[in-house]
Amino acid sequence: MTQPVSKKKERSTLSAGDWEQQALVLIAEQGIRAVAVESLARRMGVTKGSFYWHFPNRDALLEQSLLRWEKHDETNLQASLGAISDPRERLRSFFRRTGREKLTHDVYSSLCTASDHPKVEPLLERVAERRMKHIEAAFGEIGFAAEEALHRARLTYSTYLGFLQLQRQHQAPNLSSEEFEAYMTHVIATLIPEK
Amino acid sequence: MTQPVSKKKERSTLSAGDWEQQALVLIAEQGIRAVAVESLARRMGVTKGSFYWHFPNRDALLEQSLLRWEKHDETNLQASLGAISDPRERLRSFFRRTGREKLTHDVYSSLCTASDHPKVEPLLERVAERRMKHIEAAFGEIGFAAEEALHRARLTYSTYLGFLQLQRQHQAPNLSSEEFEAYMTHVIATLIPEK
DNA sequence: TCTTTACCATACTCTGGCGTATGGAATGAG
DNA sequence: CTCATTCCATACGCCAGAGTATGGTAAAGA
Repeated sequence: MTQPVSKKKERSTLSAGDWEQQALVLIAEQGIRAVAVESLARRMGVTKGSFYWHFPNRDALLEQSLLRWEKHDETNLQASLGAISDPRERLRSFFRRTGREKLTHDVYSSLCTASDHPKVEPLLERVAERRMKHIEAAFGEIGFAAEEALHRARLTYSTYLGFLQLQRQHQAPNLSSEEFEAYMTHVIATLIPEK
Repeated sequence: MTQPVSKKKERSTLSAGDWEQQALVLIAEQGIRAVAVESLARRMGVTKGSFYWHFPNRDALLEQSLLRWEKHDETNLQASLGAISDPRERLRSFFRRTGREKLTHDVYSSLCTASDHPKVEPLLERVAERRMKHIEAAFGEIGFAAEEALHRARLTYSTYLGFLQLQRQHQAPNLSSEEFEAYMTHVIATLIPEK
């Protein structure tokens, strides 16, 4: 009952990955600035001594955490959007995806708040680029010309980013509310032309 | 030639307003976190001693600076949008306005990056609320039903916020470029229905 | 001229957060 | 059993940036 129940948690020893994971949780909850070595250590139930055994410094932790998140987001994008053949449905799926994958989503929202950070800015660029490419491709498949598809992809992604911002300001309807569904329906109808 | 040439600048004495103004410039350039007492003092050509004569602490400066900016933005909105009678033209003007009033605009973009700050968050709420009301009213005048107008206003403003985010990531076309004009035309055509 | 008031300089203190140094405790290899 | 490796605790040093204490100067009244 008090022995190894879950995979490898319980009371064994910490790995670098554990630190990275908890750092991401902290980023999602309070932003990247909240990732302080000592407070994070308290959160893990240990002290700084442990941290500096796994990482040379705070920056290394951030780097690894962000890299971990980026990989996760990439495979995530492939899995949830790459499979859908109908481009219209793929775009709708992109919007709906906002609700699920809460941690990944919250981390991204927090990172947008730190677009000046030297480690974060290039990451945001890569991620946005990747996502927009997908959207642009979908609009291309629908039948829009190259430039039109580019513009429409940027507009679509801007809408998403803006929604995140409003969410941070508590001015966007809750993801699980009826108002959110109504708004989503409107957005999709406006940005994704029928037939 | 070395005497009081401009209104009251030159080499006289500093006022609280001067500090607030410079703080806003710093916010626009490097974000609110860059507003440190000593660095700001260096920028003004004086030392901390001066600052703490005008303000009780750093927070007071931020409060006054943000208040000053909010007032400026409010009158700005009234002046540039309140006068235009045609709702469609008013909306187009809102988008175009992005380019002008550089300082006000940059400050807002920087503040969006600090939506977690206790002083900034309510400010952002008020400003976004005010602006969206204008947009919503315009869509109402065009003829949309109440809920539709609300959704469309939120979508419109989200697009604006998202564009700011992309700008911060250097992924939005420059305001003075041809690509920007083309994109703007596309956005307006998509969000503001003709007739 | 003498003093007050407004404005600023200098030199501190104090706190938070990073990084270091070093000394255990546990665990597996031999 | 011994000992090396792994993981962590404790106790420091250090620096940036906020806030304080106090003294100086210039200009404006009295």
